[in-house]
Amino acid sequence: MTPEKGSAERSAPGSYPFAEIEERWKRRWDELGIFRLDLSSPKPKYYCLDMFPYPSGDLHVGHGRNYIIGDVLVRTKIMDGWNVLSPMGWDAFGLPAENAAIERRIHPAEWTTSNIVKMKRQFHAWGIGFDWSREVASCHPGYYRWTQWLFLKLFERGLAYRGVAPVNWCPSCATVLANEQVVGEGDCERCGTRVVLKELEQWFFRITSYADSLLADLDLLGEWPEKVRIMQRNWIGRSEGAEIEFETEGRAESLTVFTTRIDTLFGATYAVIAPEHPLASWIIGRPGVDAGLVEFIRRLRGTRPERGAADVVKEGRDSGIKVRNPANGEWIPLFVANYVLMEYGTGAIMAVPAHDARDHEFAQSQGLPIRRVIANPSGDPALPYEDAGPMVNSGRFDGLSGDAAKAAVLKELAAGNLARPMVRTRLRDWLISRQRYWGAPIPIIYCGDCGAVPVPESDLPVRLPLDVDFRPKGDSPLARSESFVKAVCPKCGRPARRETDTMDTFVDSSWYFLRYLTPRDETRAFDTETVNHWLPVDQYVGGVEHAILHLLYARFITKALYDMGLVSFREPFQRLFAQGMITKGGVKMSKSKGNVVPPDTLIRRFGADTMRVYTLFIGPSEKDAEWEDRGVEGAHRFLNRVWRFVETYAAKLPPPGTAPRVESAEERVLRRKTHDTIRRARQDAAHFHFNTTVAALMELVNAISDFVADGAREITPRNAAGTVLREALETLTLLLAPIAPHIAEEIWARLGHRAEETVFRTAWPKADEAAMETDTYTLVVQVSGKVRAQIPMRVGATTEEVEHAALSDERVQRHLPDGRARNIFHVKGRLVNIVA
RNA sequence: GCCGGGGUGGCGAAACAGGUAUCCGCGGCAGACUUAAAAUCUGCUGGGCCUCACGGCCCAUGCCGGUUCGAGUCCGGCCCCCGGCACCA
Repeated sequence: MTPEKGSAERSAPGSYPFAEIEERWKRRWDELGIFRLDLSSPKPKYYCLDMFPYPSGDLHVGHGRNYIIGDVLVRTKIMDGWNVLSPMGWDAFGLPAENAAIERRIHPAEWTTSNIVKMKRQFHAWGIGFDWSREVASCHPGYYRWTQWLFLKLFERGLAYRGVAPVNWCPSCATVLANEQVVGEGDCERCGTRVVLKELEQWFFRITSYADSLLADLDLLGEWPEKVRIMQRNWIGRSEGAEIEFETEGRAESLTVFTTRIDTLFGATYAVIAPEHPLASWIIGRPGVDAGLVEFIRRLRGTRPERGAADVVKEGRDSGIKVRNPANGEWIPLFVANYVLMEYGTGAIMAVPAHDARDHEFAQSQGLPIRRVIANPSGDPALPYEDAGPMVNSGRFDGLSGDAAKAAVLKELAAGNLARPMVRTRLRDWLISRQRYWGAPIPIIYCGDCGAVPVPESDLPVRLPLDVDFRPKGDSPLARSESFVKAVCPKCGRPARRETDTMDTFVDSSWYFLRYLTPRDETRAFDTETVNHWLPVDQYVGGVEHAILHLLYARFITKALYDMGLVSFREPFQRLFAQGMITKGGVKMSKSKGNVVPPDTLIRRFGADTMRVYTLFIGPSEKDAEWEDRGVEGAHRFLNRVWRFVETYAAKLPPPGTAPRVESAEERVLRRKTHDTIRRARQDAAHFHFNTTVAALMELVNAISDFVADGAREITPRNAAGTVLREALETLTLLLAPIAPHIAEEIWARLGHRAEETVFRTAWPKADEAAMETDTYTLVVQVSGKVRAQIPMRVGATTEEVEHAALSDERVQRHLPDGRARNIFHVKGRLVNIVA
């Protein structure tokens, strides 16, 4: 079969007229403003938030899942009587705009704007309902003005500070890279060149001072996926331990090491410092130092980016210096090695090869002594042994174990000021400087006399100049704009220079959810009172790829604002839903893999409703799912079927509002199915299990099909069958509405509801318990756990009746050797298990 | 290595809270309608076996074991796949 030219662009044969329907109802929603928030509504508030996207230009069906899930929720909540806020905006600053602009020779602003237009058109095509009157774009001066304000607020409280830090530098691209742009063993994501570290003075946000509350308040986030909370907990990486002083040969200053295992102190047979440690500099600066050692340390310092990987071979050299173990007075050698990181703890460790796998590996390769000081309670002599156990070979501490052992050693050393309890976190302060053009300028002016002076709030925004050569050359592009750099010191009025770095785009996205409430307010970033009413966000929906960075930063900023008294809540997002990704051919969809499914052709061929139904039906929303083009056709068939039933029977039904009347068994069965479907839909919605909702709706359609297929039954506006069928079709329509909103609107109208109404001003159905009641059920009879019979039973039958019925069944008797039961278990209303 | 998620028909998957495993859909097979095809509709569709048939039996939720009247579900021990973190002292 050879498809006609362009057949993929046409509607599938036999389709309902979705193109016309979808266009009409989208226009209607815009006219009615059903997604426009009414701040004065008395209904209870519901803030449903999709993570705002980076405007990359085109979305594929994998992105679509996120917004479809959010939209189903929004529409369900609207029908269920909530005052829903559903905003959308653009995380519009960032590197890709610069790169694309360089390639295409257009300005990043232009590229970004045209992408936003494209993506808005896509959202519209999918029928995603947003309150576009609240749209924000982080690259707009009306927005980044307040990002800069946020910086100033943090600066005022000492939460923004300037410090020296090593940053990733790609020599080939001649630019600084973000951590997440360094891949593998330290290569530039774009060109594959090995990055190097450069010491630069940078701006930081002091997120580490919130480490404890960021950690503790994870307990408040019971409605977040456990997985995300664990990832955050690990990222913060809090460990309790101690700092210990080791007297250093030839130096007044002692060496401070951090350990969580002070109970193994007697097993320290050497110590190690990172190559970047100040003591290493002192060592190589000494007269007569071994030239090989100097060369070694210098070489290691250049390999920092790839040293993080665990599979790097441990390398180290004896520094020639000895340090003194404060517990036993022993002088042990000090090594410089690549397996100790300057950024963690104090950059120095005591090495206990008997009880640490890394030290063990190193000690073995260097032939260093290994001394057991913790016994393994199981008696296993294998080393390294890293778990708890009683201390041995530790003099007066022998026999103590675990926390008691740690406390005892610490107490004794602390008395001599040789140790102190210490908590360390893996979390580092947030480096927000970027030597990039397309971002929010950091609102700081450098004055020769006054130093770093914040730009006064009244002078915000510090506008990003548009006429800048932003090609990466290694400096900050803004530094090339003389008119931008030239400034006057706000303090003393003398000539000064502007900061030319821009902020990390994660700063932009760490507060946008506050801006949606008053997006055009030119007097403040957000209104405290309004924000306090509307936040925390009731439901946040987004990809798990933001589990750490964005969500941690947003939590941090919220806590900082709380401490400033600007918001009354400690956590920004009450509930989080992280949807799974959609794969094609087993891998994540991406342009570079060439496996994206573009939604536009699908929509032209099958309509947006079909794409929505299939996207939801593909599997549980939180799990990854494989996209199958065939499955789309199945979803389309389902909607066609719904359409045909309404076409066929709409004119034969009683008018809307007619109460259902049951006169026959078949009518009772259909009513029961109708209400059971409502029950299931409500239950599924609570867990975002829309795949089973769609399955339930398909079952209802099958039940309707069975009901009308009975040739003997006529459907008329006057008979009971008509009333029950109307109820089933209306229920189907209302339950379908959040999922396939366009077709639902159309059939709702065709079922006789006024054309100017919208199904979204109609209440989502509630199940009628009475309609679900039955008077008989199928009793499952097991003999010794195996199903042997199904017997129809009257609801409410007594245990005696049930047992009697079961035992008198010949299929049961056949499996009872002596015809008698040794024991009987009865689960009322379900089954009996007869033990032979 | 550590942490998390998962493994059920040919495929996507379902199974509230330990109680009929495989809902729903895809694909396949057969039939109806049609000059024909498409579309649509109907029936069947986990594997093996017995039976002319009605029907019945056995096996099956990654593997091995356990708890239980009863296990996809709970417990112990393994194997494999996916994701995240990764020398964090």
